Amino acid sequence: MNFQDSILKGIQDAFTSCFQTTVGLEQLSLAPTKKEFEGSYTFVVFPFLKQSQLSPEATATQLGTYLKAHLAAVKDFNVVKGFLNLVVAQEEWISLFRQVYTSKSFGQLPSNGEKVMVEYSSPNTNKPLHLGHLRNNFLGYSVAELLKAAGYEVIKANLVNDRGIHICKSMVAYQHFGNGETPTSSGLKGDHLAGKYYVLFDTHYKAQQKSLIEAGQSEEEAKKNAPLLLEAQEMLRKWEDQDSEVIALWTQMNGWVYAGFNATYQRMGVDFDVTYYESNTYLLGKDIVEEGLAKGVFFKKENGSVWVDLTDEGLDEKLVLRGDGTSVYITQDMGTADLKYQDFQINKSVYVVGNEQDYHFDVLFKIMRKLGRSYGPGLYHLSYGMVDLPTGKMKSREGTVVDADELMEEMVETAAHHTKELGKIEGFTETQATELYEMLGMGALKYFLLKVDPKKRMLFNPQESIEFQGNTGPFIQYSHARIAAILRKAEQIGVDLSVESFSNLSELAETEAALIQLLNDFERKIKQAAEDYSPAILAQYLFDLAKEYNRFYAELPIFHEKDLQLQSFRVALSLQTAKTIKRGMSLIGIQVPERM
RNA sequence: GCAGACGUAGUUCAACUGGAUAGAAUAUCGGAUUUCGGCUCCGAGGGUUGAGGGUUCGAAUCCUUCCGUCUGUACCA
Repeated sequence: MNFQDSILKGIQDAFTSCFQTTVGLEQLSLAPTKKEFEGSYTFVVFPFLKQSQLSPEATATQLGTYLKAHLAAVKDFNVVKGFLNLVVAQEEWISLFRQVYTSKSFGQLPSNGEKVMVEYSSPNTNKPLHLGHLRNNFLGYSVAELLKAAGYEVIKANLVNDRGIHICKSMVAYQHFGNGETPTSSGLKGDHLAGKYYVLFDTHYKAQQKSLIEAGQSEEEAKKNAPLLLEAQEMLRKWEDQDSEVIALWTQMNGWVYAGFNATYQRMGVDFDVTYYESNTYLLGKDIVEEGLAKGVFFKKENGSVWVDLTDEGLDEKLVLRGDGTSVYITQDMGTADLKYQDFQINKSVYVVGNEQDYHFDVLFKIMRKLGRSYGPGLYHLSYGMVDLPTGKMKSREGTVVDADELMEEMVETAAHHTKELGKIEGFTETQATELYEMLGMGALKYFLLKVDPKKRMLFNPQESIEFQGNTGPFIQYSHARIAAILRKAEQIGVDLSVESFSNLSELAETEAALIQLLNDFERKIKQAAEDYSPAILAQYLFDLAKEYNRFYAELPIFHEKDLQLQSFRVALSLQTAKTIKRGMSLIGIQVPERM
């Protein structure tokens, strides 16, 4: 049982003893005490006045008296209105630290026997990744790592959107304007090359529309009749008929794009256990339509199209199969959901997809539940907000997107520039230096995107994101490097780091106790972050931890401390902090350096 | 039109899911190093939580009416 739970158990006993009532443990919770009051944990008694039949003050006082008398951990208490502040005994902090310090599995919760799939990234193969994808990928990767740490078995999945009219657009443009260009001949990364032709398609398509309008067509007609669009549609038909020429071009261009994506993924530091391709899955789901019709979940309209009625759930009627028998987006998604289950027998499935698709997933999940899928209740849409720029919205057509590759390169360059200026890495080989810049630049970027609650829309300010001070990745990385320096020195002069070396310790400075309280909180935060699918919770925690450590560092001497027991303890505390930072940062996909 | 999300110091974000005097960071101003890494630490100012009403011991959080921003509402994906 962890520390907070044992206090809560004590409170439960106190209720029984003082007021002859039982309250469920799940109703009880502790909050960290605010700085301006004495104590470490606070219990709010207001909700329990009915049970006690007393004033808030009297209730809190009775509970506090009981706890002080019966719990070794509670040394003292004070009552402010309905707030019961508990002061934890110093020995308790120390023994708590011993537990944390000697735990082999700290930062990894025991298996809970559940299997979850996290689908993220899901790119289109017609253009390179941009800033929005970065948020998606970092989020997905981190949520997967958090779930692992919380005891889940996790499968990371990528569903590549590699077919459809938008892919054909790049292909058509390439046929017309490509002149046989390849990534090698152009020096462009494959995904950027495909993206170039996607843009070219759009420009020429617009020009064609314009001339059609001038020739007397309405805007709507022009959009439908532009020759380039007709060609793209024709190409899609040929693709579905397995036309060898079209398939060959598709294979070639996709190959370039995958090579490009792989390079980007590698730099982002994300990976996948399984990759699904829509070119393989786009026909799935039709059998589910049959099943739904048989079960009476779906119904057929006169023209043969199949629908689901979700009006009783507060939504509309929704199409699941076209009149001509072809699939729509959701048909495929139903099929893919089943496929994932067949492949892995998952009981939870997380979709990391932007919030513009809230409605789509609402519909999809309701359908799968109506169909009685065992995994239905475990479906979850991790809906994240868009990333805005100070200049406004990103629009790919207007060229205001921030390209992922360029942004990463810029971040790393800035990190390099910054680090060279500080001149603290003499003795680094070229390779080491490059690795460090990569770590810092990517750390800054990831932290900037992950520190915000995923559900919220956020603003990306390029200048601020490259800052290295304040609530930033490099600030935390620096704290780690600083501790690493201490540990190197400790090893050099042979400081004893065993738990026994500080076994007679009895007094702590305030900042030491605060640091222990934070360290002890690590696993609770992992659990909370995993349950909420929010790396931001862990990011905030790590920032607080780094800050608290820096305060400790500024206030107390380590190697100048004459009491060897205290010295050992402080180095041990540093070591544990470094481990926690390293492990925590890895859960949000960020590496930490030994020197910087 | 309908549905949903959001609106918090100058700015970017928090607020443990209804708890104390709404906290951090940044920017601004002022301080700290005979030291183990100054990318550090300490302090100050900065708020009618978009506006009004309601619910209760207690509201940024729940309900309601406005105002504003965004997204969705395709036999597109």
